[in-house]
Amino acid sequence: MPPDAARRSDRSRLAVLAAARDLVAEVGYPRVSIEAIARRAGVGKQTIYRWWPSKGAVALDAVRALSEGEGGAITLPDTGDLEADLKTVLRATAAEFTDPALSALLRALYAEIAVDPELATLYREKVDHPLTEAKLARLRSGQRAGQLHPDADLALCLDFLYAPFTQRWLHRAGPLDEAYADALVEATLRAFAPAHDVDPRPSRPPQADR
Amino acid sequence: MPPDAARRSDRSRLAVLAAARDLVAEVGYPRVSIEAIARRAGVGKQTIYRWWPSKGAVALDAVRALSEGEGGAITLPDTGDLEADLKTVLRATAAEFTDPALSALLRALYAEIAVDPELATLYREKVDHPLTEAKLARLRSGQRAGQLHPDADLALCLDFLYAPFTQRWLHRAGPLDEAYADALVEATLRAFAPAHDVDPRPSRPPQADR
DNA sequence: ATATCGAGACGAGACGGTCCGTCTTGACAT
DNA sequence: ATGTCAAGACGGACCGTCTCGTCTCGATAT
Repeated sequence: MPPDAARRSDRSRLAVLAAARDLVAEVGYPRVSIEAIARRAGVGKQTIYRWWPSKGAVALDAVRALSEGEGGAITLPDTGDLEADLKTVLRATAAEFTDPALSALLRALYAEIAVDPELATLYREKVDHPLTEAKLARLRSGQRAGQLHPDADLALCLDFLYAPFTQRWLHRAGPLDEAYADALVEATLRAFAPAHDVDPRPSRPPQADR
Repeated sequence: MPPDAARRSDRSRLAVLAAARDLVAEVGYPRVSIEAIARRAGVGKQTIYRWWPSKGAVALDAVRALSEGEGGAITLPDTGDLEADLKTVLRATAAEFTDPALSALLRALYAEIAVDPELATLYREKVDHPLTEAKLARLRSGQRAGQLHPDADLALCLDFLYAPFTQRWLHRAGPLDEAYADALVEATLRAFAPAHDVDPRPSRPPQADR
């Protein structure tokens, strides 16, 4: 007996997501209780338990609400220069990861996902998959333009672009600056370059090794 | 007034880590309470609170206890064939990520790390850094053998090898099989290959040159 | 050498608080 | 009439702190 979604109060829904967003930013996700969200939102506890299965699910929706001003389908910039476009997008991602409200929520979401398989599935379907499709589209466009090898594994290419970036941010292993973004894009394109695009190594990042 | 480490009961320490390991495997990390760990370990609650600042810190030590049969310094295989060695190591990592007890603990640890900066620092120092050093050493050896570009950014190279692997596992985005491990190694080596080791696509084992 | 003693970690668990997830109530909307 | 809503009561679990009495030490006194 699922609740009747048609009669759902949008007012309460938004109040819950906003309260969750603010509380997570203020006291940190682990110290946010569902009771506190309800209090802050001016909402009955049951209203939260009726519509969300877990605190993590609320976090997921709060993330979606924050990063979804776009409304319709997501489209990445396509100026014809794949390398430049990817650097632009990666820098934008860095900015999102740096935004306090969004980043606190995203950290919480990744934490719950690591430990909650059902939430992970929800995340993949509702957040990751649409984004991945948009990114893949841009890579395919670059591939058609001869900027990637015709046989390149584009999914793997995406992993190379985003996984190191996300991990560095999650582990706080280093700054998400333009140097790192650029190095990531350049090395990835090197790995998936078309056959005879032989241009030797450009510069090496400053602190390479000791 | 930190407690006197010299008088610490090793018996209790090990019992706590074992109890944590077992409980996490049995009921899942979020449902493991410190009280339950103490009960299972036959240990006073205070003994846990005395030596660990949080449940996540216990998880970190439990992971260390599990993956630290090695004792001394970590060394990666070095047969002279970098590509083969990296595939070997990545497959071993996949096996660790598949082991039920270790993987449940590791998921918990990554979840806490995402949200707890202090624990993240501890993780980087005690777990990640030593491992990274060992991996870097192997890459340097390959670099000296001419299997990597002399100016290659080895830290970035490591990110390429491991971050996509870890993320795929964390997000349950796909199987951690040999095909993925091999593709990861091949594409990474392509990105950091020495200058004129042309012959792009279908990767071929590097010929030992010297 | 042996006995005494104090410090501190130990197992056990009491304690007040918080939060969990469920359930009940009465108001309100459709 | 039905179902969501805000509000909050409810028993139970767990939190983190604390107080017990026991035990193992090393230092000192005999």
